[in-house]
Amino acid sequence: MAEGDVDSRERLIEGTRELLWDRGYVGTSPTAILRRSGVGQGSMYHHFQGKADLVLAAEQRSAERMQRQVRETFAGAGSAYQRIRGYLLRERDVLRGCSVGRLIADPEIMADERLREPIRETFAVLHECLASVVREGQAAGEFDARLDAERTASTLAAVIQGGYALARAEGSAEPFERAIQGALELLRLAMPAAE
Amino acid sequence: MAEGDVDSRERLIEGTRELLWDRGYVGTSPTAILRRSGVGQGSMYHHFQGKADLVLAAEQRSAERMQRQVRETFAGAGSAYQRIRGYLLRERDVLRGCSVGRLIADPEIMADERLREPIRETFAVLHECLASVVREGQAAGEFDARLDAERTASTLAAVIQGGYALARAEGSAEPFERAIQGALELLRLAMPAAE
DNA sequence: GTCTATACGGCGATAGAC
DNA sequence: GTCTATCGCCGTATAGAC
Repeated sequence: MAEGDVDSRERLIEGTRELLWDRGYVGTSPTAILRRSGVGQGSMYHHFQGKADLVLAAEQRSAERMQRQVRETFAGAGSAYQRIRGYLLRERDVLRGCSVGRLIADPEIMADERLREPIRETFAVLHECLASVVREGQAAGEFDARLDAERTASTLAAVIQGGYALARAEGSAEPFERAIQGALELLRLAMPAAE
Repeated sequence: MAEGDVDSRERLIEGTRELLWDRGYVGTSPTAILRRSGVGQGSMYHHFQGKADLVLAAEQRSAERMQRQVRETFAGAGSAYQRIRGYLLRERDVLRGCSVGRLIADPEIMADERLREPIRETFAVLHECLASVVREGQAAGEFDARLDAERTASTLAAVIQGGYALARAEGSAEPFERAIQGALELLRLAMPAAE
């Protein structure tokens, strides 16, 4: 690849990423991508085979970024509860929602195995990180041993994704914050030593 | 209105409802609506001003239906926990998701105050029902008094909406079931008498 | 009320010059 | 590598007959 390549390719991917995040697959047109990326049509069809191909690259970029963020958060220091709390309270653009989660509403993405894969993988990573930290917390006597780590992990991941939905429905970040705080309260009540 | 009216209008609304549910606003075209409803273009523009108008009617139908279901569930008999459990475990087409929640991903709907209103209202009703039943449960000594009912309600609503997302990401209902079961486990651990 | 015909714009892609 | 020109199709809406 020569010099100019990287710039155009890169800008196309980032532009697509943004548009997908806000408008999903069907709502994102090649024309809009070109406008936002500031490149011409020729560039796009040189670097990518078509819309689906470019979207896949953009998805992989979002997936990669979210997976890195997740792993970093859970690899950090602190008790199990502190790490969970850290992830739940991480700074977020609540009304915009999750750049990866947004995509699973789209039927065109759901219908294509390849386009669904980065999303599936990302949530698998999140689930594994959450389940691990819950198990650690149980081993350390921090969480009630009766909790099922897999289930708790799914609950926590769902609270985040669902929190975005509630926030958008109300046009305010408050429902999201309430959902997160509520989950943390429930979790604290499942900590035997915490009283 | 004369005889035939009701049928055409009705079929248009139901057809639109189904398509919105599966494909959202941008993914739903008038042409597709006509095909699914089995009525002609003339009918559609006779009964409705255009796409947005028809979509609004379909949204109101979905909203009304979900609100009724919610109120019925929470008006039923049983302890607070039992009613929450009943709602969370209600039969659902998990991979299809929520007919109302699906819409809040769509930027065109978010941008239009009128199109957003039925969604906002529906989640407000759900939230109020959930918060009420949590408060009742606390008054009855069923749930830990330290829980914040508003937060807990948001958490529970989020688990459902987010559960759909996780399920679709994995292409299986299991993550949804886990998330729901996990929420119920956490709730049970917040029941002092329940040991 | 419902139909068919028609309009205009934008989508997604291709062609071929430079 | 990137550009402009062009394509065929469909989305959304209107017109006007019946």
